[in-house]
Amino acid sequence: MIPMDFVRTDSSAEVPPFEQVRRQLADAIESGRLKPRDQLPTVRKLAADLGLAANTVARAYRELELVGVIETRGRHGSFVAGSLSPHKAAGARLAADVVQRMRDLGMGDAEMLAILRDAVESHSRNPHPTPRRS
Amino acid sequence: MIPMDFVRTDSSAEVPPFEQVRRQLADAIESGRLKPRDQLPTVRKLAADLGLAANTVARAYRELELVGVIETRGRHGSFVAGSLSPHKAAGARLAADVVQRMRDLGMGDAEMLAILRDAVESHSRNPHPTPRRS
DNA sequence: CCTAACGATACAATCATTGATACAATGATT
DNA sequence: AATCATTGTATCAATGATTGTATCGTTAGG
Repeated sequence: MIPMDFVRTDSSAEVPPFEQVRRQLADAIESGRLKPRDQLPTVRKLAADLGLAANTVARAYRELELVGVIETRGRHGSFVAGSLSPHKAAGARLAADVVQRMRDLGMGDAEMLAILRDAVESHSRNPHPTPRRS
Repeated sequence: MIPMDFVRTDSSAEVPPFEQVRRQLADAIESGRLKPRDQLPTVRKLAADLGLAANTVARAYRELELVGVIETRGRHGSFVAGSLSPHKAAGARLAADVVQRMRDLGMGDAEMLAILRDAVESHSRNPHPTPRRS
């Protein structure tokens, strides 16, 4: 989850808090500080961080979604809309590649996922267990 | 039968019980606490010992088997696998490789997993080499 | 007053996990 | 051979958690 350390609200300001949140998020997305597919914190979490009610953040989200700047995918949360950033696109290509090859090996989805998850886990446990990559 | 005295579940923990079991077994195997050809308790027995449903332990076993860490020999029970089958080993290499590269891109574990999961899903939706099941 | 915004609460939808039950497979036993 | 027992597996409803949303009373400013 991306820290929303750039979102601040000032209750004594001219514009109301929900508008402050909306604007700062919009700016962050516009400026690239937040990239497409990035996941936003839940309305409750961001609200808690800012000392606001969930409803206030929710309104900011809703307005952003109406404009199409963010997307809400039900249970899964809210995400920055748009196409993938080059960064993630590169990752996605790598991922698609390995999935293709594993599928060529005759693996099913569940098997792939299990192996991939295991790889991620063990890789983070010890930094270079299989560094042999010519 | 080897006593699974090192497996404990905490229903109030972050990760769900089946994942706790899976992880503890995986750790025990990786650390040598459990050795190849060691027989695991039946899903029902371990479940009873832990106060869980058989299904919960079964899920842990199933995921471990997908990765190739354990083997189930039908009627005889489940055993710690020796070396990975060439099939699984190939998959593991591919997986370790892609994880390495994605990590080189500066990705965190959570981001990797999300992208990989997405790749598996979207790949299975597309009309790529569909598993010929004639 | 009246309007806009807030905050607490309740809500509908969705999803993962669990646990009960039934099942297929397979080896043992009679 | 026939039967039984025991393995892991599949299915499915119930539960609980968590998402954004809607409602409603309260409050501050004009």
